[in-house]
Amino acid sequence: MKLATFNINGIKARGEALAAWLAEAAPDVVCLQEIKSVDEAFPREGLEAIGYRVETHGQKGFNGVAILSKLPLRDLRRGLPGDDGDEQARWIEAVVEGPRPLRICGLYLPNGNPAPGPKFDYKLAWMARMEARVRELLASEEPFVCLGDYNVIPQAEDAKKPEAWVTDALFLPESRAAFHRLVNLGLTDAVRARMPGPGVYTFWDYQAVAWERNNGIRIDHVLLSPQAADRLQEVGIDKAVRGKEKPSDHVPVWVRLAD
DNA sequence: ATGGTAGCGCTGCTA
Repeated sequence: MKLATFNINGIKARGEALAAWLAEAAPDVVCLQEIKSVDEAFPREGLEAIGYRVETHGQKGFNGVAILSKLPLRDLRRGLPGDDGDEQARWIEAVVEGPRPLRICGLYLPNGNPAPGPKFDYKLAWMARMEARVRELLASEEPFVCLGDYNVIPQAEDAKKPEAWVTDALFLPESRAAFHRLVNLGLTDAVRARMPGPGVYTFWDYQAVAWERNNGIRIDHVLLSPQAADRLQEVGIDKAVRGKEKPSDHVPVWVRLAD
């Protein structure tokens, strides 16, 4: 089973780029972030026509996540538990009904800038809530995968210019510590495990010719539960997508697990 | 130190 995460930065602006990548990569399950659309406006028909079930958790203008799946889904959940007052659409979860069931968590972790400030506080609180959800899932001993835009640069080698990020919420010690706490619960960073850095990136800013200079960062991650890690076969980053027409500033990251 | 780009949606916010 091939699972991918792709921050598409606006589903309405990315229809062609998404369709072209799906045709080439043929993932079974895709977690999308930053759909920037309400559920009713999500262009689902074209995706359904090529065999994907579409589940969205959107909001107006910003954020928004979705799951595309060629396989049936059950136990669909929208929103990260732990704060009933949180209106931001950043978490979607479901169990994929393959030969062996697999739980998928698609996430768009808060950016957190500027730091310090309320947005950074929200990021850290959100990460604490995610840790609580991951602890629950680990206790259940079911296989699961958390895919998405984590907005965290885990280590200096995950940035072309780490010195440019030292005061940024993506690289501040508190953000990195929270990410490492999550991983150290017993998850496997699939890209780190199979594609050791430096020089492995998933995001290049639109500004300052970052792509042309390969001034990237690694912030899109796939974390595997122990039972899912046992099934890991292959990992990839579809970097070429960033060089095509009207690209997202992120590229797809994928894993292949034994069925 | 500044400003550089893109998406959404219509003004400025978010990243």
